[in-house]
Amino acid sequence: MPDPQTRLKALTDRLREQGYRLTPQRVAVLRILAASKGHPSVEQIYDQIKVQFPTTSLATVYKLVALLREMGEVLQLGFPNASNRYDGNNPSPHPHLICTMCGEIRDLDLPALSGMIQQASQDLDYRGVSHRLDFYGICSRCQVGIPQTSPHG
Amino acid sequence: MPDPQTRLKALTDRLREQGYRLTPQRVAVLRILAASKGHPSVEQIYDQIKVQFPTTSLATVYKLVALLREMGEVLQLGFPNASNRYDGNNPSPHPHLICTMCGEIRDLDLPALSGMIQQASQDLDYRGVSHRLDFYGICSRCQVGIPQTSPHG
DNA sequence: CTTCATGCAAAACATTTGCAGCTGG
DNA sequence: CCAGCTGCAAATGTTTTGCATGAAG
Repeated sequence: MPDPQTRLKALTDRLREQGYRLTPQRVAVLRILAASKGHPSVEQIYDQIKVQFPTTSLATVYKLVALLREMGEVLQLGFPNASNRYDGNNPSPHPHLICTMCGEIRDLDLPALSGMIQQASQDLDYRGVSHRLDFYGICSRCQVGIPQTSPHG
Repeated sequence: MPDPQTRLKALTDRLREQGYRLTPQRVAVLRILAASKGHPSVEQIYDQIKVQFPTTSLATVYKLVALLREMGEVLQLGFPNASNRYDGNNPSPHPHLICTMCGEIRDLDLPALSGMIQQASQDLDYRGVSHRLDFYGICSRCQVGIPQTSPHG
């Protein structure tokens, strides 16, 4: 995981290079994406931004994360009955560990497994192969009954 | 993949055992789930059923697949910007290969990979660990430009 | 200045729910 | 019979879109 300042600079530079404008709202979103170790939803980003820029709208945040995803700068994790979550630090597919009680999403480092998945991707006769691997379960905090902050169906 | 007749009997027996009623609509849904090699959506099941039972409603199909999922008899594959897809033949998690052009979903048999995923699941300090592994790409038919039947964002 | 971004509200879409009436066992 | 199922319509929740206003470069 890169240093938040470095990552923020990379993101702003990338937008400028491509001719996109750097509004205060956009910088605020980028700052949150670069700094967050977790995988925030648009709603969570929006809630953080409202502190500094109370008039910011949800649609603006949605539009920026969609743009960043098209540019390959964020990884979007979509879920059927919950909000999308975004990884602004590592846009390439990697395994995640998801708590079905509190909704926390952690990165998992499983080099052997990742290598095997890369191999399988190459062996397929499909073009432009990507993948997604999620583990689901109840995290240790939720097992002992510590109150949850963000429940997740 | 079991014989469709055998699977249909297993499903009807299971519902009866648990005290659920076997209406004509339900049998029609079960028949489609047991016979389909693919992974139909509720909408696709509904379209097939309307031929025999034109008054059947979408809600009824939704309610039955939800029940079957709770009973552990079907595997639900949810997608953020598309309909859920259902596997009525193999309810345990297994890798899938999804064409991003035509939306076809195929089962993948990767024993070594599955074994490694089982091991990883056990090593986690999470409880009740499950997983999901999807590969995405463009299938060989779509690569040569054969017209698609069910596009899928 | 000119183009692009913002923000509001409405639309889009899959899925769920409430409820009156029907029907399987 | 009557608990549980059906089907309609309305509600839900997230994401997208249209458009007039505003600001970046």
